[in-house]
Amino acid sequence: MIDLSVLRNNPDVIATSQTARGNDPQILADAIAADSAWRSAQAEFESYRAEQNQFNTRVKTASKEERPALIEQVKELAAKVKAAQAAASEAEAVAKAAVYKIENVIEEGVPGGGEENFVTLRTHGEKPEFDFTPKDHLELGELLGAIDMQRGAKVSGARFYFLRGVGAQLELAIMQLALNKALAAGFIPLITPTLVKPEIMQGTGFLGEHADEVYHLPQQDLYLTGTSEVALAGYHADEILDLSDGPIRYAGWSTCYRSEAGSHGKDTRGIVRVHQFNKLEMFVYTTPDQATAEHERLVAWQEEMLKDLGLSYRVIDVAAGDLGSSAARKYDIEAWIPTQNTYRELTSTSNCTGYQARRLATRYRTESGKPAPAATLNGTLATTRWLVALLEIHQRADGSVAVPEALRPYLGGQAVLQPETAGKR
RNA sequence: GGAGACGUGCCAGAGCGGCCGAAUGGACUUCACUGCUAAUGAAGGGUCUGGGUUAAACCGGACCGGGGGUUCAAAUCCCCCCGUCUCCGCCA
Repeated sequence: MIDLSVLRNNPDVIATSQTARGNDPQILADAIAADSAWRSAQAEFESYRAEQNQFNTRVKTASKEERPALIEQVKELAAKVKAAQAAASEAEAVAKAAVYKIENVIEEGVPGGGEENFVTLRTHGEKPEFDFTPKDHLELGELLGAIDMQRGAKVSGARFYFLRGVGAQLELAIMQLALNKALAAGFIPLITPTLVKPEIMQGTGFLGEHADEVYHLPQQDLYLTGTSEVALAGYHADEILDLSDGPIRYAGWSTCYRSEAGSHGKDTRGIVRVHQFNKLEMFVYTTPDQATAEHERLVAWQEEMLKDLGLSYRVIDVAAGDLGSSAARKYDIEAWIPTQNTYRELTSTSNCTGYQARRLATRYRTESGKPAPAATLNGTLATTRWLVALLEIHQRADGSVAVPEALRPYLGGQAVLQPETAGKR
């Protein structure tokens, strides 16, 4: 949710941002109108209520004889209060709904335009030249006995898979490496619930435009989270945090569920786009003035991970039109996938400024002691998809895969993953 | 799954339908006292929000798990939901 005082006093700031995002100007106009209608309805209710409160003190101090007459008089006022209150809360609901449609004000410097208008901030690593025809991650995964899509489909359907043997080990290795990095940087590890209540899903903004990508259990009215960000953002809802010792950083591990509605036919091969995967997510609560610097730190930690795994990548500054509604700015890191001859997103980090925290009522105390909305940031530190880049880029002609040094301690020291004989699989 | 109890401010814990934004402890902040700490004494605090002011002062409204209802008036009465705890049963 955007800052209402900005909406009221400085709507131009919002208008500029909305334009950069390519959003309908009517959204802002509607919100302003609904907000002012709510405020006047609220003022009307409050003045009636004030009158009634005064009357009530007279009633309670009145003598037994006077009382019935006074009560008779105030009845009409009570009815007005009730009606005004109903009108005010109706107006509030309308205003809230209108205001929620406004997306976060983008940070200065965010490139304009849509998905294709991102700016590449930097690249790292070589695109490998193979003197053999490189195999894709699934072919490699099958040779290694690491990825089993057929049985995934048999058990759960399309876009499900089993990670087996070194595949399972490899995922856990990446997660552990990431977790250890996070711990070293002062993150608190958190294993989060993956089923959440509607109000949390709603509050974190995931039931907006992308509601159809979310799994829902109607019988229990619970939602399966597509990222631990949901639980991490809800974790401190309705709380006042102590940020005087610096940011509070969580490393949330969870399985993530995505229905991938609307992506039929895209990335159908392998584990690039699946319904279920694991992710270690960084989530930070900090003060608004620290948020931009923290965002840079998050992307730096992500880059460190990719470097450790020997991946080639580029860091992109996502264009305004391609930002999520909560993000003021977003950096994606995309790794080079040899067989696709392109970069694919492995991480994403967003600075949500006070947008998420405002709706979830997560605040901190400013130096003057006043509570103010905290800033929240999130970023990927490892996911199952990383296996795709890892397998492909470190493959060798015989189908074996070199293990980057940083991962070896988590794989019992193995330096090379060797193909299994077909019969065993 | 069955039975019951409870949810009040930072914490503990009172609360008769109006005198309750809420007793009393503790913690906290400030001041006093003491050579310092401790102890003691005094004072002060919540959150959201409208108006007002340069800023205050000041004047309103809302908030006692959440949502409805009864009433002139609800922390207090009624209903629903959520959560916690205890006992019994069952399962891992």
